[in-house]
Amino acid sequence: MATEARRAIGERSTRQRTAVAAVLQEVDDFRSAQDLHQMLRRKGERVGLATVYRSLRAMADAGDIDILVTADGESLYRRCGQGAGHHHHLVCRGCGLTIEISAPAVERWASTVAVDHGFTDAQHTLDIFGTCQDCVDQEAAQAR
Amino acid sequence: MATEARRAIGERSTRQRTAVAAVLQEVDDFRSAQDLHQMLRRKGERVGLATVYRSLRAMADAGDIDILVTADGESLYRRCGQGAGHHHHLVCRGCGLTIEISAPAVERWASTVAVDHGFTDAQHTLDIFGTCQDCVDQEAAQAR
DNA sequence: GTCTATATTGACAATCGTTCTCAACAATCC
DNA sequence: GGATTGTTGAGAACGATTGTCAATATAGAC
Ligand SMILES: [Zn+2]
Ligand SMILES: [Zn+2]
Ligand SMILES: [Zn+2]
Ligand SMILES: [Zn+2]
Repeated sequence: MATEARRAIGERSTRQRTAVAAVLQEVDDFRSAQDLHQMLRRKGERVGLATVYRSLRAMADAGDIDILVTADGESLYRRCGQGAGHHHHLVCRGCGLTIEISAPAVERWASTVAVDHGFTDAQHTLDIFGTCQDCVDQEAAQAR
Repeated sequence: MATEARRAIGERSTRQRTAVAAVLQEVDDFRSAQDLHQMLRRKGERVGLATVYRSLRAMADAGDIDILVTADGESLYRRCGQGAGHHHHLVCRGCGLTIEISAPAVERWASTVAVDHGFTDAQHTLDIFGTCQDCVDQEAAQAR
């Protein structure tokens, strides 16, 4: 009988996973898997695209990175403040500038809404999108 | 000279668009475009898949239906309470039961967060996922 | 260090939702 | 009816993501 627990992905430390984690450290906004794969190639790191996807999924499952699904269904990844726990994002549509947001009041509200309607195991997604000051300034400069 | 404004998609009333709108009336939860296409076929309505996608997009652009993007990137569509304006959703992961939520306090909070960080044209996505009472009961019955 | 078991990798195929193409068609207006 | 032009549909194309599986690298035991 297999009493041994099934081991999760991401057990071994490899050059590829280290590289994916490293490239995530270099940026501060949400990036697609293909973006990150390109960045790795430019750095000379040879990592297969499938491995980038696998590493990202493992890191996301482990709670080390956040995933944001765009309106057209693409997944973007970001290394968020470690140990920050649950939080949300304010994201610039122009340049991708991302600000982490905590809102205990909203967390309580979401939990209450679920309970009031008899729902259990409630989770939620909440993201704010807008145009940051820098991008507004740039647009104004171009229009001149 | 073309002084006439470019007309948006959805100008003409066709059998196909009427059919797509009708099938959306028959369900109360979020459905994928392919789901709706299947429903139409079963009803004997002959509508091309591309037309289903086009109709849904037109209706969404017009604000007549809501789109919910799942974690794996699929778009789901739902006819929400007409004239209800901006709102959010509480969705059962099991059966898809959907409840529309209004939360003016959260709207104000989101707007404030954006303004405080210098963001303009702020929008947001907010959805709550859980397991409804019925689905909990069903699970309990099956485990017996 | 060597050996072994097995987790991991990568090139490529495959999948799947969605959009594009464009000739045939049909709604609207005269 | 006829002209105009938005709309349709079958299939190809697309793009992100996942599956395949033989070759490889890692961690641990010896
Ligand atoms: Zn910006
Ligand atoms: Zn939250
Ligand atoms: Zn349910
Ligand atoms: Zn809102």
